[in-house]
This record gives sequence, structure tokens and C-alpha cells, in this order.
Amino acid sequence: MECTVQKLGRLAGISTRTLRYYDEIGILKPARINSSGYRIYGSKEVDRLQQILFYRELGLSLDDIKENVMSPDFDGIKALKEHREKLLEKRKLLDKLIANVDNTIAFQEGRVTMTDKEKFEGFKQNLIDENEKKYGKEIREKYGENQVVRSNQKVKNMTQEQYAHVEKLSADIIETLKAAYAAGDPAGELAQKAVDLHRQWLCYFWDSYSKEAHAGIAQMYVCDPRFTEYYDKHQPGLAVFLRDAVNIYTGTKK
Amino acid sequence: MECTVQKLGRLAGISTRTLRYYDEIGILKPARINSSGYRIYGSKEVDRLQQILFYRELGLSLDDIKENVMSPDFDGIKALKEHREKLLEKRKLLDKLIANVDNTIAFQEGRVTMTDKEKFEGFKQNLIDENEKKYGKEIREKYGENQVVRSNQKVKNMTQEQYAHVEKLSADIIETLKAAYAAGDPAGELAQKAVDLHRQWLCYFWDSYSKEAHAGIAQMYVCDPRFTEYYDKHQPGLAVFLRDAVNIYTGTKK
DNA sequence: ATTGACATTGACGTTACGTAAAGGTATATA
DNA sequence: TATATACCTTTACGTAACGTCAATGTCAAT
Repeated sequence: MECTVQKLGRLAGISTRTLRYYDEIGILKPARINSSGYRIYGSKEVDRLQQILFYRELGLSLDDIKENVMSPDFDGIKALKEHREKLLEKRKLLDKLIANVDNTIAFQEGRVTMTDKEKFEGFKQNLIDENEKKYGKEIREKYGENQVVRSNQKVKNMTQEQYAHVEKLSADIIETLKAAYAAGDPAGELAQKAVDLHRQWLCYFWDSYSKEAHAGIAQMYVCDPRFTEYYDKHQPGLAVFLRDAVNIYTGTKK
Repeated sequence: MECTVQKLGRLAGISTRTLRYYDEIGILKPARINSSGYRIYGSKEVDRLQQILFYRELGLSLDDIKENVMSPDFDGIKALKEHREKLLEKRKLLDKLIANVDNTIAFQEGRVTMTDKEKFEGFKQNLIDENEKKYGKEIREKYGENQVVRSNQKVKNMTQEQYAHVEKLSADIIETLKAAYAAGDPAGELAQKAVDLHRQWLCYFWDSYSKEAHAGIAQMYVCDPRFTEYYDKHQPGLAVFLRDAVNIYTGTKK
């Protein structure tokens, strides 16, 4: 039942270097060392190695394995759940990266002329700057620093098509809203369609959509004169109407 | 328009160490070095740094940036698409990791008694050993070392439910297949349902499914007497029937 | 005695910097 | 003019988990 590095390595499918390293960092010490200085492992060490490799395959660091897994009062499920959270975080970051790369490819494949591209970049920067100047502080206060930063990053990464789509959405929202207002029913088909457009519009700026936040924004349109004016200049009462329609859409009644 | 490390660092939001490092690896050299040995950067270097940081944010390594991005005949889109592939690979790995962690948590939360768990572990080890002894060499030759190792790992990480599901699938395949054989049409509904079950069964052992591999396995069932026997013992002619049905399912005709 | 397979320790390389340490330079002020 | 300070320089270790030599010792068989 005793074996030396190479046998154990072959048994477990790892290199001898790995075993020496595990000895070095103290995560798996041999049972004893023979007179020639060879590492001799017993069956207890084999089991321990199995466990180490199991958690290693799940992506835990050797440090985590050493500190958590190997201690006697180890809560495997808790450790794994924490690890899971880390992995999900990583995936979220990866998803963002991929989305950014996609956008960049789309933008570059748009074969925009250099001047157009510059103009477009300028537009985007303007959009961000304007938003910052006008509403930056308020939005920061209401939604926290992160939301603003991410919103700005989303705008920066927009492609020209997306940018055009945002502008079209803005116009469509007003159009549909006006028609719905004429119909008079915030629960009606037209009004709800307008709200859905509004949701799409928000999703261009928001990292994650939630009904609560949507309802909150709608309420802000009524409370904040700058936003009220933006809607009411097209049709007095439009901001209130939009808020009511959003509340119905999101199922938020208060 | 000239500046030294700290100004440029503040301008770009990076540390002076980073700039020195970029100088060291040759990705961004200062325009000149003044009499005191200070690094002096010009506007050309600012532009270059912007580009570097842009691609860095997309997750490219400095090496890739240096080799591809900075060369005059650089194809930005190609580089980004390659990078995108790498990112997708990474995400696939992450997804697998997360799935494994989830399975482990589920398994451990199942509060299996220790003896049951050990029994189950033993089963799994048996399954692996049996497979190895019986078909290991052949599968290795046909599908390469990696497929076998990964298949074994997949089995090792199965939860008890999954294991039960695999066994049920095996039985269902035979059942459905026999009924389909009685009906006589490999393109019929029953036969195709059997093939779909077979595909599900394969996905428990395979890392990635492909129609080609599925068709290949089906062909092997006919060519290899051990596999032929496994199916034909239930009903002579079943192996050939399954192969025909699989070929129709996968659209592989030869 | 030699050979070949195995063992040992030591040390460098990997990525993109962070973080000292030890010391030179430019500038404003006491 | 001495000094405080704010900047600059190079050198070098640390990071995670080993891979890959290099130099050298041990064991079994021929």
C-alpha cells in the first residue's frame, strides 16, 4: 500500500512535480521519508489527494482547499456555495467582456468612414457629458455611483445602429404615448405598448432591469420638473399618464 | 504637449509602474528621455496608450496587443474575432465548472447517508473501471485520450439522481427500440424517439455532442461484436436498426 | 561496473503589474 | 543656502500552480 511519487502520480493522473509542490506548500505531506530521502505515501495520503483533486477540479484554489477543505470543522456546502458565487461573478464579467467585444466588432464592421466614426464618438461623448451635467448628481444620489458609471459605459459601447435605435425609440415613445393619451386609458393596449417601448429604451442605459426601478423612474418623471417638462411639452399631463401606465405595467400600485 | 510618467498616468488613469512596465516590455516607449533620465511622452504616445488600454479592457493580453494590434498590417476585426472565440471557450469552461459545483452541492445536500454515498462512489468507480477494462483501449484509439478522460470525469461527478437517470435511459432505449423494431420503420416516430433517448444517454458521457460522432458510434455498434451483442441479445437485428435510425436522425447517409 | 529508471533539491519562467527600497532631481520656501 | 516636498530613476521580490531543465544521488538488473 506504500508508494513513491511516480506511482502515486500515475495513479492520480498528475505529475511528480505537482506532488513535490503539494508537499512544499504543505497541502499533502508524504506519510514518511525513507532512508534515501524518498517520499513515501500511504493509503491515507491517497484519499487525501483524491479529495484535493476533486475540489481542484471544481476550481477552488489550493489555498482555499488547504484552509477550508482540510480543516476538521469544514463545511463543504458552505465553501462550495461561496465558490459558486465567485464563479458566477467571473461569468458576469466574462459576459460583459464578450458583449463589449461583440459591440466593437459590430461597430468596426459597420465600415463607418473615419470622419463618421469620429462624429459618432463625439455624439456619444456629448450624450454622456450632457447627461452628466444635467442629471448626473441626481441619478448618482438616487441610484448610486455604480449605476451611473455602468450606464455611461453602456452608452460608450453602443454601435451606431444601436444609437440610432435609441433615438428612434425616444420618438416612438412620445408618438405612442400621445396616441394613448388621446385614447385616455393607461391600461389600454396603446399605453402599455408605449410603456414597453420605454422599458426597451431604459434597457439601453441600464445594466439590469427591474420593475421596481422602472416604477421608480416613472414616479421621478412626475416629481422632477425637468423630466415632467420633457414629456409635458408634447402634451400636458403626459408624465402623469406615463407613470400611471408604468404602474399598471409593472404591477406596482401605491 | 510633453509630459512625464505621472501626468500621463493620471491622464489615462493608470499607475506609473504600469507605464514603466510598458516601456520595459517595449509596448509603449517614451518619445525621448531627458538629461535627468526622465521618460518624456508626446501626443503620439498618448494616442498609442489609448489604443493599448482599449484593447486591454477587451481582455487581450499585452502580448497579443503588442504582436497584433501594434503592427502596421493589423486586422482589428480578425484579432477581435479570435479573441472572442477564446472568451467563449473560457465561458464554456466556466459553465461546466458551475454545473459541476451545482451538482456537487445538490449531491451533498441530498444528505445521503455515508454508507449510501460510499456505495454510490463505489458504483461509479466500478462503472469507470469496467468501461476502462472492456472498451478503454478501443475508445482511446477511436476518440483520443481526452474524450476518455473527460468521459470518466463526467461519470465521477454524476449525482445519484443523474446516475439513476442514466440507468433508466438505458432501459428506455432498449424498450423503445424493440417497439420501433416491431413497427419496422427506422424513420418512424418510435425509432426516432429511441434515437433521441440515445442521444441524451450519450450526453451523459460526452463532453460535447456532434451528429458525426453520434453516427460514428452507431456504426461502431454494428462493427464491434461486443456492442452488437449488447443490442442484439434483446432482439436480433437491433444494432443495425439503431444505426439506420441514427443515420436518419443525424442526416448522415453513406 | 555499467546502464536505465527512478529519486532528490534548486532555480528560472510564466502575467501584469503592486509594493517597497535606495537614491537622484527639480522647485519652492525659510 | 539648506531643506522640505514632490517627483523621478533602477532593482528586485511577490503573486498561482506548476513546467521544465540542471546537477546529482539511489535502486535494480545486466
